[in-house]
Amino acid sequence: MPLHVYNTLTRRKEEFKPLHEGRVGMYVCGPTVYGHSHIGHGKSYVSFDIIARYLRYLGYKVLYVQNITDVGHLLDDGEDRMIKQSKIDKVHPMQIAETITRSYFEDMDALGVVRPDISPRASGHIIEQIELVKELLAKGYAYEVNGSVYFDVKKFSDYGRLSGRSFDEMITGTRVETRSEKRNPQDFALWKKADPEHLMRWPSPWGEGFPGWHIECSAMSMKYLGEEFDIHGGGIDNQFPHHECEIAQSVCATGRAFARYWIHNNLVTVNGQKMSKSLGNFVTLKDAFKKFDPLVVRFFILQSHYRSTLDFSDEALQGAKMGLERLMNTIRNLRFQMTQADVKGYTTKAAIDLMRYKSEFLAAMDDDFNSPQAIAILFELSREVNALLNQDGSYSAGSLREIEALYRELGGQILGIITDSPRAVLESNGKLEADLIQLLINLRLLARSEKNWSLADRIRDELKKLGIVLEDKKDGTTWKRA
RNA sequence: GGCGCCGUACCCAAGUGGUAAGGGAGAGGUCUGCAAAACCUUUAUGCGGCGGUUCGAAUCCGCCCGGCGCCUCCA
Repeated sequence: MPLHVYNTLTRRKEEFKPLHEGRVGMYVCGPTVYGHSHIGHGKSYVSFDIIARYLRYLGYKVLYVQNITDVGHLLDDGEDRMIKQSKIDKVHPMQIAETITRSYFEDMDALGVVRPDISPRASGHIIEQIELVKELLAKGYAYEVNGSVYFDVKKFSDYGRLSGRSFDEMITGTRVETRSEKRNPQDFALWKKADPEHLMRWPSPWGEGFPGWHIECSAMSMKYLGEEFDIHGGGIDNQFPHHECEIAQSVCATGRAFARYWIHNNLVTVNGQKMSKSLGNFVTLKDAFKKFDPLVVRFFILQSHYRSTLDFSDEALQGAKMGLERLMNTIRNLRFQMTQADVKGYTTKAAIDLMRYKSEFLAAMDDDFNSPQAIAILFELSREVNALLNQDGSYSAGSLREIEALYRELGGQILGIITDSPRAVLESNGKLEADLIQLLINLRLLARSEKNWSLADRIRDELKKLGIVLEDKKDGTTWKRA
């Protein structure tokens, strides 16, 4: 079955066909860099990471662009988020942007998110944004008032298609504007005049000002991906108005279709309520990482579908931790047995139908990136592998290597939850450490052979205090970090 | 008020017409010096409720109850 993706534009799963054979252009709305990322950001960018990874796995050459919003994202009161934070911290807004951008990448790296190919900053693309606004003015889709430029929503009949609302519907819900300089309340700013005290400002044909929030995504996506490209992603909460506005601006400026597939990920909830910065019920990734390994967080996220909400709780995270542990145990044992089988020269083929697991896994991913389903397949495989490893020598080293390679391909390359190369687990903190632990294991083995249980247990207990857990197996003793 | 989504076991969570995946937690067993890990068995005659369509529905339709999202900044 070919890859199918759910397209918000059509509200259906559609077969994915890129604009240009073998290549995919993908744009995802990135963070506004005024505060540390929370679990919700984690879910969003892990979700799109999986999408990018999977497209690449399928052989597409993916160009993944994700913006960094460092200007123009206003609050209710009309204040720029960046500037507000800079006043709180008493530093220049660009310093906030720099600090938080670094923090963002730090967190994403920890989560195993492959970095976008291009991370354009809004403030670095003021010229492109001005050009786009000029184009919209020239074509009559926008109008200038008092040094600000607005998009005339009435000029674009498709406005509301993405979010499924009509012009009239939008009128009823729109709050009263403090500035009534707009022709219609639905009109949105392309360029805003800067008040005298406004810190982030640039010269423009309409005087000193700053770009509207939506225009950056249109300008930067089209700059790097072309006027029409394959995938535009973002949080479902940005469907309206942000993405609706992007479409309006872009389509009107170029006369072309802009993004073909719109992919929206769902939100993280806490006690059933949306987790967001403005509600203040958010858990930052940095805090979460203090309690749980970033990979556990990633695994937790991938255990639900990207279009479903995911309810966050310590209990749920703990469950995910145990689950991932189970998967890692299998792989650890598999890798250990690979070395043993080499030594013992086992030659029997393992009787596991790897192709079946692989095709079931890929079928799940082909169905709108169903990672929870794919993970379930991995667990089923693990059960069979564990059973196999419990049998003495009913496999060859080569067949174990095939199994291990499949884990790396599906769980590693695609899902990014299995990270170590075959031997790295045993040498993760340096060869010397591993050798010392092995030495203690050998001494303990000696004690055990003399039935000196108290000494054997003491070695194990002392190591456990240091965070090293020993497990006695038929073929020897393995260790892992607690 | 408008638009939309969701409600699956103690918890998390797949499943959009064919007779309930997976993980965690719990119970029993096997293995083991013990422990850990692993394996086996077990835990929803039922998928918010009530009707309807169908040979057949968690899945489609209607109504009701409960929760959430967007409509205003948010991934």
